[in-house]
Amino acid sequence: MSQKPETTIHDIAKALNISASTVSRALKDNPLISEATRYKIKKAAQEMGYRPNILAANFRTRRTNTIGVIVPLINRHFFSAVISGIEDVAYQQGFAVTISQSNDDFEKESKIAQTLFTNRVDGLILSIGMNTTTYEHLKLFSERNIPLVFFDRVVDDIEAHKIVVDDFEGAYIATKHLIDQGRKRIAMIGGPLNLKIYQNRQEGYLKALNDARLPIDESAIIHNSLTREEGEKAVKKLLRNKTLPDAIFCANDTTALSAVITLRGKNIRVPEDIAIVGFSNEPFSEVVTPSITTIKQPGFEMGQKAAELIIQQVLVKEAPLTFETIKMPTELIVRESSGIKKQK
Amino acid sequence: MSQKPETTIHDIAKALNISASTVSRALKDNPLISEATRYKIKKAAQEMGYRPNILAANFRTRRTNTIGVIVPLINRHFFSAVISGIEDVAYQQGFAVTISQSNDDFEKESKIAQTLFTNRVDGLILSIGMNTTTYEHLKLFSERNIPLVFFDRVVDDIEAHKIVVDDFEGAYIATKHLIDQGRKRIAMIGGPLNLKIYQNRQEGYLKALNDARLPIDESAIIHNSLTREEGEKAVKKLLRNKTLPDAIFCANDTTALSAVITLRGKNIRVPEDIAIVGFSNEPFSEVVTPSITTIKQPGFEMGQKAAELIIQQVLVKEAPLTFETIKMPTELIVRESSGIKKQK
DNA sequence: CAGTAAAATGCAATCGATTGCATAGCTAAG
DNA sequence: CTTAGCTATGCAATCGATTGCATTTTACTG
Repeated sequence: MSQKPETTIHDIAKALNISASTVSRALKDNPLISEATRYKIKKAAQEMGYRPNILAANFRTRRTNTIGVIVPLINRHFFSAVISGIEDVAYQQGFAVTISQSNDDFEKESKIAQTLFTNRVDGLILSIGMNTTTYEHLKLFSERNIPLVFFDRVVDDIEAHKIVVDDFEGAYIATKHLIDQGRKRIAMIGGPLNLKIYQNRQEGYLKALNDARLPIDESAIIHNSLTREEGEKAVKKLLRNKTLPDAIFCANDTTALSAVITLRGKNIRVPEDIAIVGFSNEPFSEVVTPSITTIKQPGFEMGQKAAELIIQQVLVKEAPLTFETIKMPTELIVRESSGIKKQK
Repeated sequence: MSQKPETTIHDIAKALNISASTVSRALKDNPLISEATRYKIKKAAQEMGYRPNILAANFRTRRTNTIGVIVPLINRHFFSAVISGIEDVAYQQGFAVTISQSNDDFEKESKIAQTLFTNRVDGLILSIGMNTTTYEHLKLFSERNIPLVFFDRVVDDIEAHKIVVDDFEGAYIATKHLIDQGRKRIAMIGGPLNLKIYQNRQEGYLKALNDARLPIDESAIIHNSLTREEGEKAVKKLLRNKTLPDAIFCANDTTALSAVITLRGKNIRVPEDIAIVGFSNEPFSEVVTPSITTIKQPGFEMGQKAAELIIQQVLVKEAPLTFETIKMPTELIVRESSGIKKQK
């Protein structure tokens, strides 16, 4: 309960009979200060239990050494891997990280952006929500020159560094894998096309079909918000088509899981009757029966990269001349759900 | 690129020919200010694009309106549910939330605590790591009267509000459920006993056995860190015992999953030969085959409660006279992994 | 209308670190 | 022994909002 009064640089200055500016400089290893006094000051600071008042420093320097992160859901393995990557780099560089989740809700995303802005984060790393189609809330940042880095779900219209996985390629190899397994009627359950990543996944899918000279059946392509419920609806809809698919490429693992469970409920065998491929390598896809073939995304590395880019911008204080879009490689993980087709 | 100069309360004051203090008070709805001037001031602030400089306010008030949260892993459904609950309440009350994960690493936990302390969070909500046995890093907070709220993995020796689930009861009903299914040799895979929650779960387990007058077999009780790998080892060890268990109570779902998979690999039927019950209701336990019976913990509500308690303390600025330990109810979710025993 | 209480506003110090500029002390060249 | 030229240190303003106390204005009573 005893509130010890905090030691300030002025206390140290007084104790050593020098000026506060010298103390401040010494503690920050400013080369102007001689080795001797620096040592003296650091020792005194130590002894007096000095702790810098970050609030004062932040105020004075107009910086918070904090990076804001907005993700749709921290509860997704991919996103939490990215967050870990961000933290990894940020902590090493002395930055704190504030994480918030938008729950794919545009209102909440806006509010969070507001809050982070008001709290003066030095930079913002984000992956936009499924329903985000306007970007007013991000103008706050660009207007004030606060660096922005997008990852995964990026925005084309805003100039910023972007870190994405090669969704096109991922979808392509996933679909090609199904084709290689002898599948001919490959359906797709994709995400909303306002998000670039889902556009790219769709294009990868279409390209693979084209390259294999397989016909494209518009009725076998469904777009929704990729939840468990929507996934179930989509699968049921596909099953009502006149020609049944013999494989489904799902734009995320949640939907793939939905498909596996829904088909199981209908006694349709996976992969014998219908093969399934997902996207993202969520942990559950490994343990469900049948385990789900999927595309692995290097989340941790993406987070690291994002943190590096944003910190670089924060430190330079200048908008970079050119903005990069970094494409990270994907990897196909083959599991049970995409085995060879069998005739009944 | 244009860096508009920020409007300050002094600018507003000058524009309206009044004093900055009045402006400050008006903007904070201080009742000392008359309705008329308050309106005038707010209007001017709006028009001039005034945005409060939180850094200055924080500095002056020595508060950050930020709550720190440390969890072992954000990637666990339970923890991310808690976080969502915390955010829910905190945002409504105008607090920001800074989330960090310790990865169950004591060093990292310490460092994070340091960082949060240095960054002057107004309060700290945390669930300690598996290997945390000393609490020096938390003294920082108690010494300075910074409120602390523990949840789930709490520390007995520190006085603070604590939010836990009724682990004893949860384990009791889980074990009793197995007994009700006709199981007689119920093994347990528990967590490290330096954590109260695992003590309690063990006690619930033991009590249930006792109440049913079942013998307790020390060799059928294993403690480890509850990871996938450790779980596998533990199960294999149990299988080497002279008398095989006919059920395993696992202190978390990860271990239960491990058990299901390991047993499957050995062609031991779940639940026919060995029944499994987990703890926490992780999403995967619903989708794995067989789906896992488990204990549901009200994570979101726990988070809400934790946020309420911490904010209350932050606002009151006084250590409460008594500290509560709030026990949240658990719920048994019966799934396939704990069905009736069958003879071969 | 004086007088006093209450309401509204202003003054000015303050929080603690940072930093541009000034200056003291010292070295070494002339 | 000067003095230019460093190096090391100090001065003092500054960042913008908050707040205890003083002061002015308003409202009301007798």
